Amino acid sequence: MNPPLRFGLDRRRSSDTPALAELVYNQVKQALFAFELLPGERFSEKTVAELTGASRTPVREALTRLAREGFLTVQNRSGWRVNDLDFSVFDQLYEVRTIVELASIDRLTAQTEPYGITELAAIWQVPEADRLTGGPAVFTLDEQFHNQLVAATGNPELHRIHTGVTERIRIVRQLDFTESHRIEATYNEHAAILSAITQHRGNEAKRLLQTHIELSRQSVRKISLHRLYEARERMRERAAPLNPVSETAAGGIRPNPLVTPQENLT
Amino acid sequence: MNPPLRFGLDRRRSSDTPALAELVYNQVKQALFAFELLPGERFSEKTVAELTGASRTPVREALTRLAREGFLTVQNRSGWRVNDLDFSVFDQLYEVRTIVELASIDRLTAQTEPYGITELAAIWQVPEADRLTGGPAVFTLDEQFHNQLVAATGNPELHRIHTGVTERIRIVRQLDFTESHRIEATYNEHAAILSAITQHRGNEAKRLLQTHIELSRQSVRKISLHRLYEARERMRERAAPLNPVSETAAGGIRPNPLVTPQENLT
DNA sequence: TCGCTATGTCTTGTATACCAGATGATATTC
DNA sequence: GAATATCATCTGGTATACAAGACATAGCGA
Repeated sequence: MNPPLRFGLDRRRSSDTPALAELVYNQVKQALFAFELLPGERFSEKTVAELTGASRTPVREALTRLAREGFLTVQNRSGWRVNDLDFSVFDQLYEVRTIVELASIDRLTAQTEPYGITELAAIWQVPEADRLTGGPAVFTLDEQFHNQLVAATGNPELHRIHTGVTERIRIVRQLDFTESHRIEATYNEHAAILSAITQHRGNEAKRLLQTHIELSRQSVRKISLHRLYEARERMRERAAPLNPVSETAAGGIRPNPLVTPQENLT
Repeated sequence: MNPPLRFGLDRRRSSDTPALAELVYNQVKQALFAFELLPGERFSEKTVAELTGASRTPVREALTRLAREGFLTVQNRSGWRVNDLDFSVFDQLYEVRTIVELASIDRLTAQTEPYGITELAAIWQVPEADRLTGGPAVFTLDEQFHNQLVAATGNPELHRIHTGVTERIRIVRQLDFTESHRIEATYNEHAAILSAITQHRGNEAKRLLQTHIELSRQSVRKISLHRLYEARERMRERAAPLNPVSETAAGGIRPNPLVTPQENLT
């Protein structure tokens, strides 16, 4: 009889649990990454409140935060909307990421023994047989790898900014680890970068890292567009028989496009 | 009979005015920059609500945002606190700033005619007689100068990050423009940087910019500590006659230090 | 005088009430 | 039948009510 709970909170009301707003924040963010909330989708605070069991106050705090981080937009008095996937923004974020990580390499190679690098080597410089193959697992390791490069600079503010960028691009970047040859490439490139770092060949490390990020960016873009195209086709097929006239006069433009229009689909 | 209004809002309830939370946010932030809210000071949401005339809801939203930006801290159920001035954090932010602006120079000098650079030249490359001398005015121009360097890259996300850093360091950076020789130095160094950029001498521009930021950082640190020492002395003098026994047993440590302890005061 | 306890007050965190603007369906007019 | 006016409904923005933890202090006992 209740509405279908896509995510429920089920929270014990014992004392010092983390703030409810924080739980809702994480719930909604996970839903975004899992595409349970689709780009372009509109929803209300009331909906999220009912789905999570919280009241509008903490929900609102969570949504406001997600909006400030670029995931959502609040429309005057007419609801919230999941932001479109905008590849021009992702390109900007990949550039920021490159800038930060290259600067980190500069600082790492100046240190005699950069913090945490040996641990990274133990993960990435392994025989092929010992490599992980699961996409989500490698994706997590990949984020940790790049995260550690920045953390090792010992500059928490730089790290904080990098973390923010990582979260922004996660929604598309995770798709890069659904193809096995991309996982292989990640292993190879990470291993090479670590070699260059431990041997204090800073310029080579930077060159390798820049190429690594750029290749990943291009791959992610390609895969994302492919997946979104598929998803759109599925939606079209499903929607068509039920709603044959729902195509607007604008020639098949969906009311909620999954991606913002792109000129060149490199 | 009312409490003294340090800042009042006086808001017309006409339609599409900006959100009340945003107004409160700006009010409080200005109060922080003006040292009307001192580092270490504690206050409650109720106080701010009464001072601004808003209710707790938008106040809370504003304070939460300021906390996320690093200005405030909320203590469990016992009020808000203005964060201490932590020079180790400022050093980190100055380093982030340097990284971002150097990367911007790289991108600027690759362009044939970087956007907005001629406008900057018209401001900074002027005869000494035409230079502004007012501290606040030059401070504003200084922020605009560095801001424009990043904006000209055409990367809004990079720009957004730089803006955030600028706001974080503003509270101490503004003090750099209270000394005339620092204003002179700013004019000279900005002019030189612009020359190097327009002549596409990227490496020289970067070297000049890095030195410029580093000198500013050191100066700001020196001036800030000096000012805070003065302020603390004033507080001590004023507090002493009224509250002679308020010094705790810890040997004169103030309960709310204006700065976190620093080992080396370079 | 010192230490401890109980209690009352103040604080945030959360839930709810209220309001005005936005929206979309429906009635109306030409 | 098409364009337009109307109105009921839904939305976020704001104010307020309520709950429970934190903290200071007064009181009490020794």
